[in-house]
Amino acid sequence: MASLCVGGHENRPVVLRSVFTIDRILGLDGPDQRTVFSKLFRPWTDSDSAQNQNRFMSASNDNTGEKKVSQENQKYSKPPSETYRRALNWYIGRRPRTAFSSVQIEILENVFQINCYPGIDVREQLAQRLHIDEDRIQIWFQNRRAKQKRSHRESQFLLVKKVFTDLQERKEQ
Amino acid sequence: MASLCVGGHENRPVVLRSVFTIDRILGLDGPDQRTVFSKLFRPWTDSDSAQNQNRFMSASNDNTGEKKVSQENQKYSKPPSETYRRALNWYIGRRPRTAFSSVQIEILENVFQINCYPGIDVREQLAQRLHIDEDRIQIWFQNRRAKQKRSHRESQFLLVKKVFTDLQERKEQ
DNA sequence: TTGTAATCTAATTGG
DNA sequence: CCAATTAGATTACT
Repeated sequence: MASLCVGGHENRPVVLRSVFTIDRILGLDGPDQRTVFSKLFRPWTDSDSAQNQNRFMSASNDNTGEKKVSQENQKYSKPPSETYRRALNWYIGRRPRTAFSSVQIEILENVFQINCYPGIDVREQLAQRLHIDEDRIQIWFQNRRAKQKRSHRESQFLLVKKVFTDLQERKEQ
Repeated sequence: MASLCVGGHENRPVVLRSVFTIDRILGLDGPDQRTVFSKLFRPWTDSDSAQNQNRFMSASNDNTGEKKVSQENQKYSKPPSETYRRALNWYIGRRPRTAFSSVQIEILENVFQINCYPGIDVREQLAQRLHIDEDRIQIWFQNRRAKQKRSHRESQFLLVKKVFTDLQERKEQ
């Protein structure tokens, strides 16, 4: 048992570098320790404050002492401090996933068809109507736009690919 | 072209305000004719692969509604019928399950011990080394982290339970 | 049946 | 706001 991810809280893990084939895990020994961060605002962690009436599940948002993960080993492409922040985030907690009802989704979708960049006023109205925080609605639209964009990109790709293969087939004949 | 977002780029869709109120949309019961074909990117379904039984789908791959509903229903009612599930699965198309070799798994596990959040570079290297798509590697780590979390949660639960029963036993004596 | 690869999407973070 | 990513929940395959 026990969280294999815990590399070691204090200092860099005493890794047996020669053992792991992947070329010592890519020279990840950037010990770049970073310091602590400002406190994050997470009202849903302390006290209840659950104004998410439609959160049927969220079986357990435990965050109970989720460990600090292998922080020093990240060697991320860009942000050095990200892992620490993430580790910290696990302690502090993450907003429990909201589960929208199908009715709510339907309405959101309908609005999305008409305007996928609803202003604050529309969002506020929706929030009131659907009993969802305006925050969540904004996030929903954000994610929805991302989804749409993704789909569009992918269909474009398929189209190009199809044209290409069609051409190739014609050649073979 | 293609963009379904009406009134998008201006921050304020001024003109539409009066026409498309939320009430209006709520009562929107028309044919709805939504044109968001959810083009999921499934390159393994087209092409002349052996398992292209899912060739006919083309239209209405819109699972966004269906899926959500079924998820909700499961909380309160019996799971959808087997036939329904099968039918759904038939045309949804899903990447064939990848089977990793034991060697691949071993290496992945080793890396996971050291860093369970490998950045893009590490993943890319792994992909190259193990001859697996980087995508699959990312998914693997995702699932691996979920597994770890799950097991941690379970052990915590058992611990609490044990303490509880111990207390109870002591009382009974 | 179990374990886990795959999927979908809400939430987070940084830019 | 977007882009990339993670977590959480679930589906489905071996």
